[in-house]
Amino acid sequence: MSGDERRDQILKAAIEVFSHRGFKGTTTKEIAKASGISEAMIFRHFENKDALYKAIIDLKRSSQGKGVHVWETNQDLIKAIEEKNDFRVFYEVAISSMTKHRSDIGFMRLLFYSALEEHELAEKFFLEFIEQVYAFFSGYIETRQRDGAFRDVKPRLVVRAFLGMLINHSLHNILWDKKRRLLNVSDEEAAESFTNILLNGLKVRND
Amino acid sequence: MSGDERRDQILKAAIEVFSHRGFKGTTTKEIAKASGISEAMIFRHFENKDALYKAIIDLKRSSQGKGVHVWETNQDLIKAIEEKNDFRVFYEVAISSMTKHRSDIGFMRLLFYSALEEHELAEKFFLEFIEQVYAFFSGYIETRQRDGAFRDVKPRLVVRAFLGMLINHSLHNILWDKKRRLLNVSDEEAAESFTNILLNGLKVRND
DNA sequence: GTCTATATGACGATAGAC
DNA sequence: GTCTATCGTCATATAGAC
Repeated sequence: MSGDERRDQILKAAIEVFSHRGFKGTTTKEIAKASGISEAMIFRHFENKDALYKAIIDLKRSSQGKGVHVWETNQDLIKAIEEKNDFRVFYEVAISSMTKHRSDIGFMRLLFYSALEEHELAEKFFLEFIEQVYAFFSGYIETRQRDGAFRDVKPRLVVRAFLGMLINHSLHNILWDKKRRLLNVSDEEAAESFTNILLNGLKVRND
Repeated sequence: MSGDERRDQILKAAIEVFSHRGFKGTTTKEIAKASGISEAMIFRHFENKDALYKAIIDLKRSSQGKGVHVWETNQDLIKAIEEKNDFRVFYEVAISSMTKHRSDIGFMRLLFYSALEEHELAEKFFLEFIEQVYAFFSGYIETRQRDGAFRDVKPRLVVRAFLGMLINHSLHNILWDKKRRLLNVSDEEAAESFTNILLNGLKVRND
């Protein structure tokens, strides 16, 4: 196998192991086993364990680098923003977020670990990414507030509230309640409810 | 120092270290240093590292065992429930939750670690606790739905939405955004906004 | 109850053969 | 490019003196 192929293979296996055991909890032996090669091979491709970890972050950073955020690629969402279809805007963000979390559980776990372990690089990656989400989302909310369509609440507090619903839901599904004992609903149902709650609230009104 | 005193001292120091480095990342040497004693002393009080970790969970389980939930001790909340003062009910839960998270960051981190590390005991502890929160909260929501005051949404989805706002907010403050770069608000302001969003939503209506 | 010293094994990383 | 063998270090846990 060529150098680059092997490198990718190691990275892929490493994500899996790091995501389950954290940085310190992961041994190079385990990564070697998961990659189907000897331990020595890992140190031929990466200077040390830390460099391997950093390579994972770099890989993710470049593979989802600038210009590929949901609101730049999801056509339904772009259209919804233009049309100021509030339900559609929030619903699409919710579904995209849940789908992404579900399809990359390994990296999600790795990011959570990195936050706890206070791994500098991953922390930076996360803040950079989430800052862009806050900027995009609060921008839309401000626009709708100027339109007189949304109440006068601090936009970033609204973003925190909505993303909280989404992240918490994914955390339950990935981490805390994998068996869905507390609540068992489809992504679609959750996304729809969260959006309705955010936009219309819980109280019955005369409208 | 007596046996029990020393035991408590070790436990307290261990929470601190485990919460920052996780189970595997923590060395008994570190715990010994944080306790101001020799490593050997730890193994005189606890059979092994795992038993020490379990003792922490047991300590927390007994110190906040049945009968001391917010809705059983917070007089403002109890009164609000009786009076069906919705704003007050949600606001009190929000404030209590944030205050608790803020005052026990160490244990919050430890619980989060334990979920990632899939530590059986801590996982069970968390699910038991959160199940009671879901049961209490969805009960109140159902009552208000029967009153015709709340919309017809799955109560547990509402609980997930609201707790999501709270947990996510605490996670940012504890883990992801300690410098408050994304958003810097007081607990009171956050609790008020989250409650208003949940109850009234974001859209402007004629009322 | 407390310590120093140490046994035993695991872990990260390297050397060197093929 | 790949492996086996191994080195030095650190981690858990124990022995035994005071």
